[in-house]
Amino acid sequence: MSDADVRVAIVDDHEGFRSGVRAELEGRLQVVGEAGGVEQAAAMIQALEPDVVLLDVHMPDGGGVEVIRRARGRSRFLALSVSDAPHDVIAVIRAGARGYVTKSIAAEELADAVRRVADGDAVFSPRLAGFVLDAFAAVPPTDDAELDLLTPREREVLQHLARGYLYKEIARRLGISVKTVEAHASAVLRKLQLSTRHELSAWALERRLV
Amino acid sequence: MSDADVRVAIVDDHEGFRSGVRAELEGRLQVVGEAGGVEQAAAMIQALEPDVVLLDVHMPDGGGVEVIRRARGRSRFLALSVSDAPHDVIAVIRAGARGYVTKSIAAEELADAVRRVADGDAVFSPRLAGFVLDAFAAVPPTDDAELDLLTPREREVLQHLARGYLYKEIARRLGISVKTVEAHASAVLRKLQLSTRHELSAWALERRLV
DNA sequence: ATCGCCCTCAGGGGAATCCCTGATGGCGCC
DNA sequence: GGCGCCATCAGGGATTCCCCTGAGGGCGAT
Repeated sequence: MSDADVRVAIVDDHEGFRSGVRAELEGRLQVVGEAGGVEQAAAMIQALEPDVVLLDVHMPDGGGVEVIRRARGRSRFLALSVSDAPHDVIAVIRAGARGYVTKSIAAEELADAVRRVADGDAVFSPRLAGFVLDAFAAVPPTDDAELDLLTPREREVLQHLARGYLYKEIARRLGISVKTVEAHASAVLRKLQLSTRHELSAWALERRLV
Repeated sequence: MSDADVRVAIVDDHEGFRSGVRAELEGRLQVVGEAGGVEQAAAMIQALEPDVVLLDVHMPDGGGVEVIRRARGRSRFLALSVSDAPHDVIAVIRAGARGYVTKSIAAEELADAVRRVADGDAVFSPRLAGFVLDAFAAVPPTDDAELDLLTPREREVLQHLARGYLYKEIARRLGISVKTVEAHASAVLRKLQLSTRHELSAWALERRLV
């Protein structure tokens, strides 16, 4: 995508700020639209389908997250905020933004960030990227404490149980009788202190065992 | 943390590569250790507690993910790999790495990346960061297409079903009879074109409805 | 006010699940 | 050789799950 072709829209509840950003980007990129609230933003994005939407995180009627949630189009989103609080960053990224820059950014850097987002890259300050990773990799270390109680065969049955197979099917897949599957399943439930295979499913899914 | 104080260790199964990286970093940073396999790496990290561990993603006996999993210390990890395949990047980040760079990186850039990771920042090429975001924000657009078919009450029952509660318990929690729960459950399965509540659990989990 | 949708509940039945007792054979360990 | 653990299987019973038909009341829309 050549630079001049990048079509960008600006969403912020402050008219003045929008003008400022527009002035900074004009000449560098093609500013095709503005919006001052969630409703207008959704409509504008729907209609114009800009390549990139510059999005304020904090707005009276819901903020950037709400805008992203509503506008399911082909536009990409770049959050632009005064805040660099982890919570804000995570929330807007979770919603689907492809980058996050603070409003103190220089004009040329901002234009460059927009181009990169338009290109499919993600744009982050290293510090902010760290926040995202903290949230992303926050998978509990899978305390094997309980899982170690299980015998190899029981773990195997556990896998199948968690995937939702019938006892009958598990028996066929493992080449054993249904009664044996029952025995293993019973042992698994007992050792993990669960009552039903449904709880087991939830348990296993939580632990990413499937 | 001043530059010269950053203590870094190198883990790679190729002796020659380790030497090369060590040579590149010597003078810029303090290389305190090396390891050629998962076992040695775990022991080395435990003993030396380097600030940053440069980690090869692909190794015969498990790879970088295994190293990170075992070494629960205060060291930070920076993945260093020839591969920039999304799967590899995601896996090692999930495990807890704070950055990912390809082996083609220049010496000074590598040293800089290490320093930044030591500082708590995350280091990524924009392209790789995009992969991480794709996986992270992979909140499937929650295509309400099917979910909209459900009535409010049915959605409520769906929540409980996905969590593995017995019909009896759902009935108690919602203050209705088991028969009514059955009716709702049946409607949910029919509308979502699923057969069992196990499939439903998987379906709901995929959509982050729990 | 009739129609449609939602929520509620019942009876009944076939299949699956869960638990219990009890049994056999293999394998490692002292 | 015993002893323990594991994997295998059986019978039987209680419960749960899923589906079917049927039905009443509430509530909004045409």
